[in-house]
Amino acid sequence: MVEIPEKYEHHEVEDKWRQQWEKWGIYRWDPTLPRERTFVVDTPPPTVSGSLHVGHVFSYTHQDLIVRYQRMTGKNIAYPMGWDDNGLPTERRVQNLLGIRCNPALPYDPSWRPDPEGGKRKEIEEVSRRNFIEACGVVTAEDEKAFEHLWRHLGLSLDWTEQYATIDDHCRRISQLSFLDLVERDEVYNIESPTMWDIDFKTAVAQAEVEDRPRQGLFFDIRFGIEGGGELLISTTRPELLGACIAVVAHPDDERYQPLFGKVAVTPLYGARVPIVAAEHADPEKGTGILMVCTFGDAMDVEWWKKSGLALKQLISRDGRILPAAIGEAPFDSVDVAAAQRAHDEISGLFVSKAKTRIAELLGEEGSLPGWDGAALVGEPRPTDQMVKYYEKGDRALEFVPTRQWFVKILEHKEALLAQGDKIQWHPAHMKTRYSHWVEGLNQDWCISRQRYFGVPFPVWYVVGADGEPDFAQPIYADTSSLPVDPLTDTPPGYTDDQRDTAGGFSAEPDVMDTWATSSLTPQIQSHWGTDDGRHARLFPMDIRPQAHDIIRTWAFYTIVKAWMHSGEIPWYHVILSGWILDPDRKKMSKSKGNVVTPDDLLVEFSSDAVRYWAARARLGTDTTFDPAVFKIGKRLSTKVFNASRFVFMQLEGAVGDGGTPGIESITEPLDLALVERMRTVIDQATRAFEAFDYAAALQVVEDNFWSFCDHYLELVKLRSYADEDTPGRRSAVATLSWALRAFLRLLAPFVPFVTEEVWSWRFADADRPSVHTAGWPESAEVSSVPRPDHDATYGAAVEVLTAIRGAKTKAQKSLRWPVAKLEISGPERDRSALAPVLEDVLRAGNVDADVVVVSDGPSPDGQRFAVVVELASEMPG
RNA sequence: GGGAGGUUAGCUCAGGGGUAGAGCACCUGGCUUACACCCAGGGGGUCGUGGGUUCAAAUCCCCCACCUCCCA
Repeated sequence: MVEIPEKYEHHEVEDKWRQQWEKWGIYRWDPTLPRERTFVVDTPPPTVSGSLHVGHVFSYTHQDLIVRYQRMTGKNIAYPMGWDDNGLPTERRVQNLLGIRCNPALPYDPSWRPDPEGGKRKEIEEVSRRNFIEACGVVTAEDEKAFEHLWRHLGLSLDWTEQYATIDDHCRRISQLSFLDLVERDEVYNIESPTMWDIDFKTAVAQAEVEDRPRQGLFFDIRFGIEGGGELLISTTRPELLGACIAVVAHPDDERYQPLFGKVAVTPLYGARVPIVAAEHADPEKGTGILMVCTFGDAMDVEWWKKSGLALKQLISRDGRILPAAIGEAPFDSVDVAAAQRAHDEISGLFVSKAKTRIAELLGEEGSLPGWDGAALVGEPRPTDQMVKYYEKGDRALEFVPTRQWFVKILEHKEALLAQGDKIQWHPAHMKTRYSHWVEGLNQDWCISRQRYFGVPFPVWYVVGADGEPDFAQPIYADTSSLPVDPLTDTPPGYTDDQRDTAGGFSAEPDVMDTWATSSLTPQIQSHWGTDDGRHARLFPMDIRPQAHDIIRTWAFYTIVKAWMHSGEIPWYHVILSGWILDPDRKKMSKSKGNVVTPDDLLVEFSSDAVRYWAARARLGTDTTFDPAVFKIGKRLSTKVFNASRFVFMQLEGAVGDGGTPGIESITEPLDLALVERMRTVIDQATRAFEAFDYAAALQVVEDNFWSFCDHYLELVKLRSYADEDTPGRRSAVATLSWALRAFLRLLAPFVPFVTEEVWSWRFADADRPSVHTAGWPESAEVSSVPRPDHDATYGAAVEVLTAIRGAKTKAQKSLRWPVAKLEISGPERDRSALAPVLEDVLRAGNVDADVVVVSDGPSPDGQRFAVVVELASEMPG
């Protein structure tokens, strides 16, 4: 038998069980069991290049609480771990860490190795695409280890034999399979179209990755000429796009401009002739009510241009500079070609902000409006607050640049996607509105191509025409049996590699997929969709998707899209939303704000159980202020579990006779029956809360009652269980202690898995139940043979009188052992009969002799059952 | 501008038509054969403002203010 230690040393204990759980393999998924007995988690794969902080600990603990409960109810748990490795954040991290940049033109250097100190160098080293990708692989593998170490430390009951990385061969295969399936279903297309473009990263970004940021801009009032006489005044924040102006628009109901519709305006400096037309999106209240449409100043321009049939005047390059333009040649016509060319040459090659300043100067000069007197610019530019679109990870405003990209059709499926959202249960329920609003507000198809390197390639080549140029209208798709493929090194079916990039041959798609194109498939990645039908059927749709509420529009949304497109199903039955950890100023923790708290020290100082307790206290979906005081409470709880268990086992030790520890059939004393009755309620409430994924409510009811068990029940039962002889009263006490502790340990196990496992191992573990975590969730049916107490109020009555006795001693500043000279208890008949059967226990606990007690009839005082008068002895005997 | 959530004790938060709750912090006691990482006790809030419904509102409804987030 294990010797019970005197002090709780959390470091040793937690370390021991971490290793033991791994040896036992108790967290493994059993692939032979049917779907109904299985509980499947779509674990969020963390972005490994991101900074590890307490927010991770917080949300991953939430999953683990639910998982541990489900496991104890007998479910076969599928709880794998994934790593989100690819994507722009990783490329950025690798670039900065190693001081390298990818230059796809360079040849592969097999001898090249990344310099771990490279980031400290001043000069940037250029490496080949393959070397760059390999460097990314090295860095992410290390990052994964850091996360894995933390997860193991925290005691997440993950099945470590089920791991994936979004860049590994399996995920490439599933991602490419998904793409080809969407091709088959006609849900993807590639097109050259104005796309939101980050000029620093030189990649397209999707609507979901864009955020509006408030920026101070300037309104420029600029005169335009009207052919046939007259002029008009437009306000714009983007005068540098004047050369890209294709039309002037006003609202159709705007009486000021109705007479001008159909006429032709002449732009200043450029002298371009552009139509004046009606357009719904022009706001008569804003500025002068008439505005110029450019290709492209904003999303409205793009939308309107697409419908207009007008020419495209692209003036912004992929790196954010003004492109040269040949004025006089289509589409750049002008009434004064020479002057227009002179003006444009002034800004050609400048970045947008410089060009804005320069063009404003030019507009301020006399004669800037061809054929009209004076300067085109009217007055001083006026400051304005505007919202500007940025890539969420970028620092410079996005531009709309026509580029060729792959898109998934989502705009035409809004209704179906809303219906899918309705089929899923969201926890908390109000989070569904975030999903619905996002779907309703969609205005672009999903752009899934990225001009990056470390990502999943498209399984696509293009036919190269006789002119040597790839024909993007003629994609060559990989055969599904050949996946995963890399078109840059693999050869398409029916071709030989010497035909690469030659006339009549083929050319590889150089772009890679958006990281969401892969992470939207985490359910299919786990279920081996398309490659293992039996496994897929056992795991899909999944039970829960735990995630944070800020990525409903990305991760949750895209996953719902894919599951619907591929199989017409929802990916999971429940979405469980965790809140965020806010800093003490109630701000979200983020690396850029520098308010991130790392978890490592906290785990060491307070223990994993304590940190888990902190996470478990937060309600679903609710943001929580970071407060280290809560760790202390968690630590205190696990210490209490340890000590209370020690006490109970000491009682069991003293009481074990020939028949071993008495079973529940020995529970006969009224106080013990009252405790069992209380436990029935606790178990039922905790179970109900967990079934609703409300672990915080479960914790509260369990914790409150555990503390009450320690402070009241243990005190009340102590002296009876200390008895020397093997009386029924003592047998009842010991049987109750044993069962109640078993129940509490199991109720607490999801929250504080280490200390409960430690204590369980002392006496309760056996060959059938080596671990508390597979011991079975407690049920009130376990004690169905134990009679109900005669009075509902028994437990409360006992606590009330004991509290009165203790209170009297404390007020008199005496020790709790101080003897009582006289005890008068007065209350109504009902309460007296509830108290009578447990009075003996109460008196023993309060150190009161039975012959000094007077119980009498009387009214209940305010908020109490009894009026209690305690008269203390004048001195401590002996 | 539209939407969601929140505002309860000094702090962190539960609760949700029927006498305001917990823990922490604070104060006062107590070495009590599980635990001083403990135990007992105490003070402390007109539940953001203003209306309304009701016998009764912290709780339901409306307005407003402030905070956080999402979307434009």
